[in-house]
Order: sequence, then structure tokens, then C-alpha cells
Amino acid sequence: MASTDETRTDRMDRPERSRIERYDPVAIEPAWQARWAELGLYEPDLTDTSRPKYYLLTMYGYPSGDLHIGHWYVKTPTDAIGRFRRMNGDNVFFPIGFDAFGLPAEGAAIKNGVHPAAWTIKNIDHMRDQLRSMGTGFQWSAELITSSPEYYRWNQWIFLRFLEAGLAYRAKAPVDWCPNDGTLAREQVEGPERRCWRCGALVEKRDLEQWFFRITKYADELLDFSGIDWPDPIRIQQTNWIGRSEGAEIDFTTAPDDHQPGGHQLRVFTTRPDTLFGATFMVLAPEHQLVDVLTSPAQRETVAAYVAQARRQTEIERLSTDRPKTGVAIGADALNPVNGERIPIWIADYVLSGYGTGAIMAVPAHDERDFAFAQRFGLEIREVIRPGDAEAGSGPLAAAFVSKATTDVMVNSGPFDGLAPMPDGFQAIVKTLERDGRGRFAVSYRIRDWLVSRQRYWGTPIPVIYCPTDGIVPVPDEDLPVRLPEEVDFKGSGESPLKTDRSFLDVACPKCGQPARRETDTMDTFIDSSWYWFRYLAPHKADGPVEQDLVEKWTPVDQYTGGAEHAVMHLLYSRFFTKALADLGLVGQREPFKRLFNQGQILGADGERMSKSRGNVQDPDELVQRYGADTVRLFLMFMGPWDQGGAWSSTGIGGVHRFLNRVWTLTLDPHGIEGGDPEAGRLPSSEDAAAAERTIRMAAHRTLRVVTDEYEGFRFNTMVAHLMELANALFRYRGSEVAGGAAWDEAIGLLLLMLAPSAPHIAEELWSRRLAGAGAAWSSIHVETWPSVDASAIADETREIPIQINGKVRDRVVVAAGIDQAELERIVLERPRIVELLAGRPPDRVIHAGGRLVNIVVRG
RNA sequence: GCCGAAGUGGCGGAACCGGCAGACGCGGCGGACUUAAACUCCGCUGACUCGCAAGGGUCGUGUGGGUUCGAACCCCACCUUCGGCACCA
Repeated sequence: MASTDETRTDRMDRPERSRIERYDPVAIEPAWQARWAELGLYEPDLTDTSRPKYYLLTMYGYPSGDLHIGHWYVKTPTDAIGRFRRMNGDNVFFPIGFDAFGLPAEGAAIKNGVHPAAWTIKNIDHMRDQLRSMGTGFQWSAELITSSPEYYRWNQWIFLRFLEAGLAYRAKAPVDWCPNDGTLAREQVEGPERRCWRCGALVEKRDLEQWFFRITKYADELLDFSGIDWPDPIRIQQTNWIGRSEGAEIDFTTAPDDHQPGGHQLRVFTTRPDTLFGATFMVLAPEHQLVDVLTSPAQRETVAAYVAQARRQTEIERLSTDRPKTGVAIGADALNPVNGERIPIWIADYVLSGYGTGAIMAVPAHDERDFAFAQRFGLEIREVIRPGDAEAGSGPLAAAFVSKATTDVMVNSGPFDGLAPMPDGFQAIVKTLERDGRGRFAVSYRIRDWLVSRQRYWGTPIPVIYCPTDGIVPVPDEDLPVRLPEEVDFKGSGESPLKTDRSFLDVACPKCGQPARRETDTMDTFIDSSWYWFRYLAPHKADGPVEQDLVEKWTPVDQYTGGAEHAVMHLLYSRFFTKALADLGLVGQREPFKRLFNQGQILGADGERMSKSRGNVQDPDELVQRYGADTVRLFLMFMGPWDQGGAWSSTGIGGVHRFLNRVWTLTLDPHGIEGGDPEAGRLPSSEDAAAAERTIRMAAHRTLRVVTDEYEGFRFNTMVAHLMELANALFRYRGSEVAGGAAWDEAIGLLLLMLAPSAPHIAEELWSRRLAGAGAAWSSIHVETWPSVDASAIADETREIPIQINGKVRDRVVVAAGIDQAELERIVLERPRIVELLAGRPPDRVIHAGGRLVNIVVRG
């Protein structure tokens, strides 16, 4: 006691409140950013082979003008990953760029008369500054802008290779069409009535000749995810999107009647050929080619009206299973190929022209949608499959029977009665059809070829020319790039100005030299993002799209981060492109991204997606002004699990800022004593100096062990929580005799190193002051090696075991760490509280849960 | 509607493999420091309940069932919210 009092008196001589410099992030952050850039800290040598490569990629962004907090939410933790890998010895390549083509630039042009290129460049300039303020270690020398001819030239070049390889083709496809503004994007069609966002006119579908990429060629390979570490939900969504189903094609024919001779082939795809005898009608998509040919004069008007209204609906509406079924009979019949039966032909909007063959055989007894349809229109429902144990003729079905149980049997199916439908009946019927040339096994996919044409100005021009004599003529490679004309008139209409620009349109045919016309469609911007990571490795290469040596060495990307909203489009297109480019011999692997992580999305405070029009955008700049980039970075990492996101709220950012202030205080003023804590400056009564140093070392090394793990698993929220715990633990020893000692100093060093990837500026600042204090030469904390755990510091001698009775905790006991089960059980059963609660009842069982817990089970 | 995901204190969230629910932070309450306030520091803080107190008890992870010695976690059904549905990127 006496000695403690002495220590206390001793401390009184010092000023109570420290006079250290305050933590002022706004003063230190820009200086370190400049210093790092000067040193080229983030400009790795791509040819360096002495260290393992780590290609870290975060989805590049659209230059909408302002960075919002959501951009930080993706990029700053990704930056922390890069810094962590670098400290672990990897050669990290972390590029950034801009997905600069797209609709908003054109919208700005129409609205405000500013040229899309000027608007885009201005936005990029602003966003570059904002990105720099985050303190992210992007390799700016690799920056890429997709709207530059230097980039889109190679989109064109790749398009031409796809064309040669048969991967690009032209076909008719419907677009949403406004009579005044031309083709509309989905977001430009508003309201349940589907009106044009600009002029309010009713939007209709119009069929245009457009370009497609044959992604379906790779459908099967795209179902194979072996060798890549992607989250299950993304793989499942892609798998369902591709939607492979095995079944059969069956050829029905039309029956002759008063107005047509019959004999037209109607091919259907079905996954249940075993139900063929139960097909009581057929349904064609309203867009089906034969609708016009087959419709009877009496039905012509009704059918035309139905087709027109079906064409006004979206696919989402058409596929909704909960709305009443609609459809009309076209006044013609088809013949069932197995029994020659006449069945009526209908059209209905639930059959889509893009899936299968655009026609189905309807088996109402065994398909839910067909059942609903048959009920609505009073069509025959004929049971052809019955559960093995069911009575025959047990009355009409109340619902479609869609089981695929092997105990089911086929009925009402002629020679196939009694077979199990799957797989026997399926096989038998298809084999019979095959023999007669009326059907065959077939695989169908839900995924459709990728429509890449856009009737827009601000995109990559598709490099083909239409010649009256030579037809479709590719632009020769040496004429690339086909540049977007700069002087264009937007005329206040939504129609692409390319369509009326004579200087662009008029061209001589490369084959015959006759006057010809350029393609005016541009490419979907998803093409830009389908190969950009290859280009980052040599963004200015003029004689080819990629530098093959570097591609060989640096790809696939080791870690890709970005939003889950890209699950099925961008992430699938990128995989398709990589496979196609591999088949063209351009790249060596068939998968783009080895490991994928999808962070969650930050919504506005109102829980809605952040957008300028909603006025719910959080500007990070003002937070950075107030708290500094490190606090904002750390707060975003601390908010919650990275894959979760959520509505934005700055509540709690002060707590993170306070934590950084505490780190600042611990590092620069270990001996200070704050008023308010009666124990300040004293060791806990149970510890002497040696014990205190052991406690400090244990806390620091245990934190290091778990934090290392959490960096590797991207569990940043708990990582920050553990750093806070360490800082709190150290604070308890501040001003005591061990503060500033060897164990303390080691702990501070570890704390700064662990903080460095996430809060790079303050870690660097404190590190430099620490070096200066020790009289050592400066070197950046970001080139330090990640520390390793001292196993001897964290060894535990005892552990606390909770004791349960029937699953409820009733007591706890501290035992030696290496205790054996029998000994533990003896100690537990002798505990007075346990003896009391058991009241003489013998335990039925005693469960030892992996040495972590004991559960005593008693009955009665 | 279909595909994918998420629901835990007043709030953000933790519990990584079926084993102590609520770490860490915010907010709130109390205290220290201050002439005062701010800052800073220390303590308490799921709900209900028994007890002067020390300390107990019951309930509790969207809802309803189930499996298990034991469920926030696994299974079934449902509700709500978010992402995607092919021209926003």
C-alpha cells in the first residue's frame, strides 16, 4: 500500500492534463497522401517476380459526378485488403478506372445541352480528386477510361474477332419504343401504363434487327465453377439464370380445317415427355411465327387484340404466376404425335417466345400453370400419372399433380400404362418419338444470347458497314477505331444523333468502294466491363488489346470486390468473355476472377437506393472535413459485416473517432493521467509489474492472432472491435509504472501495424513519430512486414467452464487448462451449488462439449 | 410472381463448427475533472420479477411448429425488408 501511495505522489508532480499535440487528421492526411505518391508506394513493378503477385480488383465505377458514401464502402476496405497483402509480402496490383460510357451522360446532354464527353471528363476529374482523398493505394498510372478511343477501339477489334468466330450475329429482337424518342431503357419506361419518361407517350414494342453475342454456346461451361472461390449465392443465381433443363423436343403438326390445309410443324420443348398423353391443348407465345398463318378468320380480330396487349407487357408481368391466366383460342387444332388426337391451339402470354421453342404442349393435370389455364377456360384435364398407391378413378383433380416420385405410375397412356413416368416412361416415349422422327432428347436453357446492340450515341460504335451489294461488311482492322463523331446534334430528342449524322453514316464499302452506310447501333456498356481488367495491365498498348506476357503473369484476378447486384449480368458476361478470349488465343485462362467478394449496398437514410433525384445521397467530403478520412474508413468497416450494407446513418462515427484519439494518446502520451478514474496510474491490485506486463503482452498478441484472421476473412467490423478492446486494455495501464515499458512499447507497435491497412494516415503519422522518438531513420509503416504472434505470450494456464443443468447455466468453475474429463466431472459434481440444485437426483448423462462446457442432464 | 439474401436490446451490430445470447460502438443514466460548459476519463445499462443487500428466478434472437442433452444457428410452413429479373451500371 505504501509503495502505491508513493507512486501516486510521484505522479502528482506531472501536469494532470497532457500537453501533447492534438490529433488533427485534416492536417496530416493530405501530406501523407502526397508523400506516398511521391515515393511511388503504390506503383508496383509488374515484371517483378521476386514476390507473389496479388491482383486486387474492385469494380470500376460509372462517373456520375460525385462520389457518395457507397463508393467508399466498397473501395476503402478493398484498399485495406491490398495494404494487408502488401505487408504480408505480396506484390499488389490495385488499379482503378472509369466505366465512362452509358445512359446518364446522354441524358445530361439532352437535358442541359452539354456534350456527353465533356460532361464525363469533368466528372472524372472531380471524382479522381475525391478518390485520392480516401487515401487508397490505387495505381493511378494504370488508369483506364472506357470512353477513350484508346480503349473502345479494342472493343471493336474484339467484336470483329467474335464476328469471325461466329460468336456475333444479327437477329430481330423487340425493344421498348417511343414514337418520339425511339428506343427506351427499362428505367425510362414509367408507371403501370408504361409511358415514356420524356414525352409521356405510350410505349410499345418494336422489332429491330440487332446484334447478339452467342453466350449460349458457353452455357454448359458457365455452369462449372470448379477452381474458383465464389460465394454460394452468386453461383446459385448464375446457375438458375442459365437454367439448364433436360427434356425433349416433340413435333406436333397442325390439323387440316376449313381455312388451311394443316401439316405445319409445331415443335415444343418439354421437360415431361412422359405426360404426352395428357396434352389436351397447345399454347403458343403470342409472338409465335405461325399465329398469323393458323388463326381462323373468325378469331382474327380477337387474336390480333390479344397479341397487341401481350406485347405491351413486361416479362416480369408475363411470368407472374399469381395473376389470372389470360389467352385466346386461335381457331385451329394440332395433332398429338403419339395418338393422333386433335387438340385446340391457344395463345397465352405466359408462354414466351424467347424460351424453348415458344410453344408448349399443355398438360393441365401435371403442370400448375396449365392447370390454372384449363380451369379458367374449361379445357379438358386428363390425368396420366397417379401416385402408386392411389385408387383408380377417384374423381377430378383439385390441383396439378407434379410429383416425380419413382413410385408413381402412368395411366391413360396407351402402351405406356403402368410404367414409372421418371425415368422409364420419359425414356420410352422419347425413344418411340425418335424412331418415328417426331421427337428427340433435348436440352434447353433459360439463358438467352446477349443482345449487345444499343440505339444510342454514347457507346462504342459497332464496326460494321452495310453495303447494297456486299451486305454486312466488317470494318477492316486498320480502319479502327471507328470514332464517335464529336460534333453532334442532340435535337432535344432521345433518338441517337448517329442516325442522322451524314459524316458518320456515309462511308465507302471497304470491299467494293460503293456508297454504303455505317451501323448506327453502339455496344452495350457491359462489353466494356467484360474485359477491362486485362487492359489495366497495359492500358496504353497501341498494337493489341492486351499485353500477353503480363496477362499470363498477372491474371486471373486474385480478389474481386463489388456489389451483389452484378450477380448474373456483369459477372456472367465477364466469365463468358474470358472463355471466348481464351478460345481466340488471347488469354491463357478460362475464368476471370479467382476469388469474389460481394459487399452489401449502402442505402440512403430513408432505406432507399442513394440517388440524386431522391435527395438521399451522403457526401463523404463533409465527413472527411470533420473527422478525417481514417475515421470515415474505419467507421465504414466497423458499421457491420461488409457483405451486409444497410441504410446509411452516421450515428456512432464519433465513437470511432474517439478510438483513434485514444490510439493517438496512448502512443504519444503513455504517462499522462486523466482525471475521473480513481484508479488511474495504479496497477490493478491483483497484479505486480511483471504480471501487468504479461497481461499487456497477452492482450496484444491475442489481438494480433484474431485480427490477422479477421483481415484474411474480411471480417472488418469485429477486427475494429478487437483493436478497440486492445486500446481499452492499454488505457487501463496508462500512467502506471509499466506504461512506456518494453511490453507496452511492443503492444503500441503491434496496434499501429494492425491499424495501418485500415487507417493508413494516423498509423503512418504515429509510426514516424515513434521512429523519430527512438532516433531511427524514417521508413513507411506500409512497407513494414506484418507481425507474427508470439505463441508463448498467449498461453493460458486456466479456463473457465460454464456448468449447465438441463441446458441452463447454473454455475461456472475455473480449472487448469489441460484438465481431463473425469477430473472435471468430479469437480463439477462436487460444487456446492450443483449438489444443492441436483438435490440428490443422480445425473442421467453428463455431456462434455469439447472441453468448453459441461451439461448435466437429469430427469424429473 | 420467379431467383438470391437478411430479420438478435432504444440503435448499428457480436456470438466463426449446434455449446455462456447481447462482444465492440452509439444513445441513455450516474460520477470525476472544470468557476461553468465543451472535451476527456471512470462506472452502470435486454425485459420482467424476488431480495435491505449479497445474490437469485422467469422470459427473450420476425411468427408458428419440429429435431436435439442443448437451437439466434439445423428442418418444415408463414410474415416482412433488400438485391436481380436481360436497355441503369
